[in-house]
Amino acid sequence: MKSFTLSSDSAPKPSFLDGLNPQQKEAVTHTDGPLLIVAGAGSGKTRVLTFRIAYLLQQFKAAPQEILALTFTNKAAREMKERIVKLIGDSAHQLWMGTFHSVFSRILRVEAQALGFGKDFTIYDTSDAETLIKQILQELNYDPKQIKPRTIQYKISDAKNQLVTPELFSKKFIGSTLDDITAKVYKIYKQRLKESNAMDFDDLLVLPIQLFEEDPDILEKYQDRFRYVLIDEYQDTNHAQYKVTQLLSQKHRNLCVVGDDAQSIYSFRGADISNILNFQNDYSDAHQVPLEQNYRSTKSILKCADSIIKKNEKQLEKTLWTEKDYGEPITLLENYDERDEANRVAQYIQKIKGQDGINFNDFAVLYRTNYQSRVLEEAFRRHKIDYQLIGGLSFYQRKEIKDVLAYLKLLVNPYDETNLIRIINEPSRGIGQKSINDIRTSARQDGIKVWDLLEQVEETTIYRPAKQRIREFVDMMNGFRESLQAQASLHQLTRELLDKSGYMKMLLDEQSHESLMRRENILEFINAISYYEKQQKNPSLSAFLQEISLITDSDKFDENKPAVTLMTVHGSKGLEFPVVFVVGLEENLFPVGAKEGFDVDIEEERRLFYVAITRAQERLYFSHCSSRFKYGEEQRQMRSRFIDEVDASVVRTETGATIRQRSDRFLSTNTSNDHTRPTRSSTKSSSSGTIEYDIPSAGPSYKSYSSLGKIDYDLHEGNDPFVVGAQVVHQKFGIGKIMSRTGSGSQTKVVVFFKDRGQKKLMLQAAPLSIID
DNA sequence: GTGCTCCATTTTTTT
DNA sequence: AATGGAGCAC
Repeated sequence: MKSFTLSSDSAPKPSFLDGLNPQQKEAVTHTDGPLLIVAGAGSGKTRVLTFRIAYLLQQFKAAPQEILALTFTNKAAREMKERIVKLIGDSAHQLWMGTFHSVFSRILRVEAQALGFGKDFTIYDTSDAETLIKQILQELNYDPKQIKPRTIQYKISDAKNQLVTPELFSKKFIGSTLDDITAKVYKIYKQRLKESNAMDFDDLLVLPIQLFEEDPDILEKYQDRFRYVLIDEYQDTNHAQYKVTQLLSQKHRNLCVVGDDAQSIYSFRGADISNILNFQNDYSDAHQVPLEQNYRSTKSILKCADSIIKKNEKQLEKTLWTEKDYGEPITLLENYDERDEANRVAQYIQKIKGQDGINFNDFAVLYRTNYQSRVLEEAFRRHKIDYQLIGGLSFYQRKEIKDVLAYLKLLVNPYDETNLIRIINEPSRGIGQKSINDIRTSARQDGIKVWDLLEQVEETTIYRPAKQRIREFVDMMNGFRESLQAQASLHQLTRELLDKSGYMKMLLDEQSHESLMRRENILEFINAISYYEKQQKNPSLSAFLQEISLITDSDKFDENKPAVTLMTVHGSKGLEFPVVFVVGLEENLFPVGAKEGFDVDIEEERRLFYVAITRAQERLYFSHCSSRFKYGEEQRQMRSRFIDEVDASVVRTETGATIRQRSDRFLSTNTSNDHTRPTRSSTKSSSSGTIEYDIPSAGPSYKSYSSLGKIDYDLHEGNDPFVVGAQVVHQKFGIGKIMSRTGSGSQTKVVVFFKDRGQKKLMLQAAPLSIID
């Protein structure tokens, strides 16, 4: 229906567009046809999107429910919607806004039947999917040590995002054993998901495409429903996302994409930068609007960002500029280790907070990997700094929550085998691994679902004592399923379920700090259900479960909470803070080091660094350590090459000195140095009682502790050829490359990446290694 | 079938 | 440092 109203009091005034610069105005008012907005960092992109949608509504181009806006997080969608509500009125609540995954899961709920799924399908997160793949590999008798489920999972996910079906996969990729295995697993995996009435994250994108291609009527229905399609963060869409939006918009051709190729940082999950680079090839009549004025950062910060991104080869032409002043220079913090680093950051936060009169929520600390947050948290607690941690192990991934969820998912969908197996013996009720395996094999042989076999367990040859337990379990679940259908209160039902299943008792009996935490988490989860029930007009367990499957970490970021934000650089996309610390700027951390099956895409790492820099409004700090605990062991760290790449004119050390950079860092033997040696802030020694750098080394010139990160080179000068980067051959493992080196003298260990065997850690003294020239 | 201890492996990044 | 799996004793 096209009828909708604008509430007169909040309708846009004539001055609606006045606050926009000419480029922004153009992006807002160019309503029809394909449009590419190349929005540099901090160029007011969200504002443009918001106004653009408001403008479409105001100009009666479309009703709210005819506009589809795909954002990167649910939070972004929510906020944008609220802003539009303020401009246009309550009708804006009808807009279709959300992440790709949440919007299409909503559509799939309606159309599931056409695809042979039930409406109450379960969404498998990455760990559910991994469990299933592990299970399949086991059934196929592969050793999980040799064939890592994770590897297969990545390959399948890649295939899905490229819209490669199992059939196509087995035709296309033959020869390599890994591909052969993937082909087999992929085929079974897909069947299993369907039998379990479950979809993984990729399916939420791929299945709509399948649906639209198989059924032109359904496609047309959605083409007509979504007369205007907008996509934010277009540089991070993958092929499936590209395809599905292309299908949706090809009738009305009102596709507006916004993005910045310089900020493309998700290629590891299939994001394809060429989507944005080729937009104008795909749509020859596409209009392009660049947003180049930056409203966020000082000139120093912008200059720094620009100098970094210029090191990359391919990018769309654009130059960001700002009217702001240079502001403060960027400060480089040089630390001994990560504890030192965390303390220094904490001290700076307190100092700046007092000096500038700003709040904790004006600060963010950004890092490359989640595990770096731990030391920061400790330091912040010591310094009485409130913080909010975004990311890492999220609430919904905790074991106890996943368990409760498994029970609930099983109520909604009895065929969800992965979750059934997860909790059939949790708490233990005498149904052990043997019985479970028997049940699965037997069900597979009879060609029936596991749940259906359990329903008639008496007729099977399952281990006798287990039968009784299974019967009780099945009856219990069926009982709850009935109350669910009878519209029982959800949170109450959950409580009873946890009670009757013995799950709560199990935690109560445990009497540990751990189990107390788990119980608290579960109570918090029940509160979340209550809240959902209250707030929803017609709440359903199934909808609730689907919704929380798609909650993202950044959705819980609260900019008004008076706390310092700790998050990964990935998580910080789209956000801004007056003061930003980028920590852990070290080789093999940021940029990350190579791993088996994964080459480092250095350009992407550089874009990631670019994203980190451009989060900052006023002050920016870079930080690195010369030593860091990794794998529970102290490791030497080399300063990140990125510090050598930035425009040095805007960076100062803590003492205000200009920073020294090496342009020929990988050749240099120069040991001159104008740094002072960082001091240890604590002398906690390892259990062996040794501190590496204090031990006289066998190699020459070790003690000439020169500029940070140079140690590795000095160490390996002279007659020791086993330097980082050297090609080596091992008697058993074959050809490899030295990735890192720790310890000294007879304790020297090297991590070698072998072409055929992956990464191994070896004692240099003992390993049969020799150098290849 | 359960539960404990020892060990190996992990640490990109996320919907 | 922390988790999960394998192997072993009960």
